[in-house]
Amino acid sequence: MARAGLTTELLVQAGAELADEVGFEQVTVSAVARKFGVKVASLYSHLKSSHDLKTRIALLALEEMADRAAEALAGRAGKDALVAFANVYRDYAHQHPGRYAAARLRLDTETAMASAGPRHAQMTRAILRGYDLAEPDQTHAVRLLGSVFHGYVSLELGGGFDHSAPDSQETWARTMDALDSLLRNWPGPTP
Amino acid sequence: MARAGLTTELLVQAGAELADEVGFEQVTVSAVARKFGVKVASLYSHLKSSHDLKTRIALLALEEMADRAAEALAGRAGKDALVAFANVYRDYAHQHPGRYAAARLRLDTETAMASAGPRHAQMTRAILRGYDLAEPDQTHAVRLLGSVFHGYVSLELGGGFDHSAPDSQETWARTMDALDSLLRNWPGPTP
DNA sequence: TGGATTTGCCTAAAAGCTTTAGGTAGTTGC
DNA sequence: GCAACTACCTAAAGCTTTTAGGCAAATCCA
Repeated sequence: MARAGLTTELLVQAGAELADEVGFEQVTVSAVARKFGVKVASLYSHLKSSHDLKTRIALLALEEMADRAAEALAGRAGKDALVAFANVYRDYAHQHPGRYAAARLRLDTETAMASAGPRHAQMTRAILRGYDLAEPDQTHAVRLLGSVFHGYVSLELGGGFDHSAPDSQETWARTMDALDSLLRNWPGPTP
Repeated sequence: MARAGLTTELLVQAGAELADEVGFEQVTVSAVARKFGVKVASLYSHLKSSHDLKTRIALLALEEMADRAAEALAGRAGKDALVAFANVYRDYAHQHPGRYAAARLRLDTETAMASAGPRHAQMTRAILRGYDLAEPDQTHAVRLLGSVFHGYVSLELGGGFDHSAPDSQETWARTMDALDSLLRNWPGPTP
């Protein structure tokens, strides 16, 4: 019997594709094995567990998004950078809903630190260089941006904006305007 | 053999508690049956399926949050209302992480329409009465608020703000300031 | 009150997923 | 060309979901 030539990389890649096709929840070791025409037990030489598979898909998604974000940020500043950066997340989520869901998997501290997560935070900070924010306001702003991007995309993907006017694209554009305006006029703490 | 006195209500309630204890992902029909000391198959007289159970937990969570929000909103306006409303979500998520996760379950259109979801949107609109926003900006603002609340709570619950200063409570307070300021100075569309 | 009906929980069973243990056949290296 | 290694296999146990059919407790009603 010919060998299938499995590697962890290949399995994770297939898992990511499967996630985009049928949803991250439906990604199982069994389904991936089926995709390769191979018995389930065979995958356990390359993966520690089902959770290991999911974690690796999450890490892949975080890397891919960080790479896209880095490219989008090159040569841009201010609102231009803000919008380009935000669009990376939104577009990625639309193109790869399963991977995006994977990226929301809760990672343990160690794994999270070794992931592309810190790169994302770093890039968000880079955007704020176009605005005039000192610490700790900068950190507050980083967190706010992360919240808006993730929250918006998450609600949009969940169909939250589907059945009402105006369309989501319009709100997204105006959300960018609102964030830019907010960052340019960042309020001090209320007394 | 004495009967256990199961009802759909009781099972959903137990499922919700289980979700808060061990995570929404871990809620299974089996686990709920175990909690009642009853055989799994017995639950299928009260629940259509595992998905049915999860959906009902989601609906319960949405109701509970809407009830809390309605109470918080009574007699408040402007920033006061905004902050009280936002705190309802955040507090609920902290007290009932499993239920909160359940509330993020994607519902089909029909179920969503019959859920407390529309009440949430209605209340968010009510808050905006304290600010001067005409349509379609009001809808944009409703969506933005939803995104920030959900996004922030989701990242916070995922541990995203755990390992950096300043603490999350501080950022939350400043996020409320920022939103209030933004709503009072809502920018027009960029040309 | 006692029989008939309903209904609640049961046993049984099939099918799918996860994970471990141990075997066999390709592939690699000397 | 043979030894060693590695990739994939079979087998099996334990868990979950879901359906089908059965017995007994609760309820209804004369």
